Amino acid sequence: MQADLLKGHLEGLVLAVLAERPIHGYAIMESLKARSHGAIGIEGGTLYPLLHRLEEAGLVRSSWSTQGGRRRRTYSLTARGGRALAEKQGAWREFVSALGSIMAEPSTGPAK
Amino acid sequence: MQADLLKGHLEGLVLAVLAERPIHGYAIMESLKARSHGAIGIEGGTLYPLLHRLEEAGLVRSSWSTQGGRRRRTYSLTARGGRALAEKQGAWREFVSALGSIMAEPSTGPAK
DNA sequence: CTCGATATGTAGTAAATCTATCTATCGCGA
DNA sequence: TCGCGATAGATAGATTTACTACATATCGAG
Repeated sequence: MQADLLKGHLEGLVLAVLAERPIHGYAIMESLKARSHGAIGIEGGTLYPLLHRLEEAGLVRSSWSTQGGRRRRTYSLTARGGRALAEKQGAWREFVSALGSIMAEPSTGPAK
Repeated sequence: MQADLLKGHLEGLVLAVLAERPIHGYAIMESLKARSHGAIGIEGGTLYPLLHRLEEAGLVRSSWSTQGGRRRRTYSLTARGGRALAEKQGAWREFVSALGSIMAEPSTGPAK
């Protein structure tokens, strides 16, 4: 998956991953990559600012920990974040429904 | 559908509409709105610059006509545009597949 | 005759992702 | 032992793309 087809969708993806269990940023990237079979390959430069925005918006909460000199920031979903996720999932279904009927067809040319 | 969830997807939608038959810009907006049951409501300020980009890229071709003093610019898909559409449709399927498995679930909370 | 729909267009703004770069630790292989 | 890749987090600036607001012009309805 290239470019910014993700625009506006990434936030929901991150919330969905965090809804399962609290994990740290780097692990979110790996999780998205694994669960999409490599299709979603975001970089730190994309994810970390997004997580900061989510925290500022009160959708996630973070706590620092250190494991062998390596500092980790573990994020978890807040109640607000949970509600936001539910909305995003609803919006996702609408989105797929709206675009699917137009994009899904093989489009074998003019139906003249 | 609000905001820029469409980002990166609108180009494919327009190509898909034009693949059926050549129509003019305003009619493309109406077609997208009708086929999405009102979910896709783009404005002229979004569509016309996009059509110009598509034409510059050689994916569509346009011709002017006049009907009762009203000038219309009718767009049609080029061969390049047809190939681009096929790519976009493939990318769409990948996109839905990749995000669907993550976003589709009702997410009833941590599966602890 | 004015208003809304039709029809096309430009200018400037906003937001989100991208690339590039930086810091720092750890484990592994040469 | 030395360096490199993976892990882990972060910032800065560029780019893309949709948005709003505005401008023009014709036509039909009230």
